[in-house]
Amino acid sequence: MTSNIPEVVILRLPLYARVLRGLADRGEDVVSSQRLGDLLHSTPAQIRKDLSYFGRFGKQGRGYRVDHLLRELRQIMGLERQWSVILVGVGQLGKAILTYGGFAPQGFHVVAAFDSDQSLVGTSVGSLTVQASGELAETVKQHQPQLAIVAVPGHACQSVVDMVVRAGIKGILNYAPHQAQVPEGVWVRDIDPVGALQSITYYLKPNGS
Amino acid sequence: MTSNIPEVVILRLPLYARVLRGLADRGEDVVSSQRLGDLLHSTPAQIRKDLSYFGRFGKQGRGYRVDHLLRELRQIMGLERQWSVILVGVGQLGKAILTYGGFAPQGFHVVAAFDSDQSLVGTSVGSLTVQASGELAETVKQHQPQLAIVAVPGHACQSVVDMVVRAGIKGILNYAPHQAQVPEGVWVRDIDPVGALQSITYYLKPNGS
DNA sequence: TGCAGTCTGTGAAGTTTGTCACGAATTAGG
DNA sequence: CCTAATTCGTGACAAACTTCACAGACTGCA
Ligand SMILES: NC(=O)c1ccc[n+]([C@@H]2O[C@H](COP(=O)([O-])OP(=O)(O)OC[C@H]3O[C@@H](n4cnc5c(N)ncnc54)[C@H](O)[C@@H]3O)[C@@H](O)[C@H]2O)c1
Ligand SMILES: NC(=O)c1ccc[n+]([C@@H]2O[C@H](COP(=O)([O-])OP(=O)(O)OC[C@H]3O[C@@H](n4cnc5c(N)ncnc54)[C@H](O)[C@@H]3O)[C@@H](O)[C@H]2O)c1
Repeated sequence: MTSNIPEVVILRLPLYARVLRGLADRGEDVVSSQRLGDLLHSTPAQIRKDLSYFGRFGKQGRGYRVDHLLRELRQIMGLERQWSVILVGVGQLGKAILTYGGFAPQGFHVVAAFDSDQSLVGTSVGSLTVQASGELAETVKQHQPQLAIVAVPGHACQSVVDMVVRAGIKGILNYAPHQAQVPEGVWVRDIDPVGALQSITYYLKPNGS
Repeated sequence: MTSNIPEVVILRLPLYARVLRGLADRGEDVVSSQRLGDLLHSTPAQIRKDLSYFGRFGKQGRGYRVDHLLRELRQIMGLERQWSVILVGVGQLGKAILTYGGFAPQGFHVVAAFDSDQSLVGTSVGSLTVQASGELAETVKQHQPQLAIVAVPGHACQSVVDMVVRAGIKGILNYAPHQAQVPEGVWVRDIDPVGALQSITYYLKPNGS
């Protein structure tokens, strides 16, 4: 079954979920597509259309029940279960990721961390002990994590990606400034702050917008 | 002049530039749209069309001169000049950003860092001394930075964004998990690793793809 | 020089994505 | 109960984006 739901829609779902979480925190029960659109810099029609790919979650004349819609979205994104994540590259950024409290509440648990630097191996960061890259395959076999976060320098990115893919990982969050090549069936998302800034400066140039 | 170049195209330019940089590093002189397409998980036609929005940079029968195209792209994105950046929020992530060596080579210079935590103010991180948030407006007036990186907790994001916008900043790179509201003419790009993972898990669910 | 092979730039065609607008469900208030 | 005001879900339409396909430019070789 090759889904015909546009990928752009899938990319918006986490945003919807995040805003709904905010509304829930502020104790709001019900939200209209109009209101959501305002909060998301989107349009009511866009939001209703996106949601309609997955079912009918709202009520005419009223809107969407915040907690209900949030639960549905989490279900759709596969977040009703816990996901195990490994981290490769425990440098500055890797350490920030390991101590970051934002993953666990969403069901993402970093279960192991790897680095090729022998002086880091064996040290503790957060609640984990850094392991040698060589142990990766074995550890993956044990824990069966589904996701990997790659935070190594650009030149090491491809070999690390190859390694985690060989170990059976199917989803990769890549912080390195390198466009990794992966086989069919493996999903990669890149985090690229420099690129993000560069796409802003285009518009800030005197004759930009 | 309201440009009619699609924003998706602008978002791809940094990617093109990054891959070209890689090719230049490996000493490659010329590259075809075919080859670029392979490296970028894109198509030759897409790349030629994208570039054609800005001019004619290639040569039939040969391809694009790597260094020439890279220079042109940097020119287009407004990277022929230096950009000054301020950072707000010097926590775990903020510190990683301050010591990160990836911004400067692309022309982005972090010129000041701010935090509301008095115990951080006055301490040194990298080559900067952390300043109190209250000094932000004054410092912006002096240095005239064009960009801000926001790395504060989600609940503080909107007020920080309001503050930097009031100070005259027109481009914001936001790491906080919050969809900030900004006035017309201000550009925001969000970095959202959790959202990126969530959009992967959609496809990894048993019935995902 | 001529010819086969390569590769760009670009209109036109095709596909995907976003917006519109309206029927139907729901609510609130007389 | 009836009416006015909301707001969803959705097919039809429009806009945006991607792919196609080919003329024309360039290379290398005999
Ligand atoms: N620091 C930031 O704010 C930041 C922001 C965005 C992107 N990045 C990117 O994230 C990556 C990491 O950045 P950083 O600042 O943490 O760099 P860093 O040099 O501090 O850390 C990199 C770590 O990766 C390890 N490593 C290198 N090769 C490896 C391999 N083959 N296997 C396992 N581990 C290996 C190194 O030993 C080191 O500990 C870089 O690609 C950088 O461009 C960093
Ligand atoms: N650490 C990560 O790997 C990571 C990854 C992605 C996103 N984030 C996000 O980045 C942000 C920062 O993360 P962190 O791990 O560095 O958190 P942190 O708590 O270590 O740092 C936050 C800093 O912001 C400061 N701050 C709070 N309110 C402020 C205000 N009004 N003005 C100025 N400074 C203020 C705090 O004093 C603190 O120093 C968070 O929103 C987090 O969700 C972090």
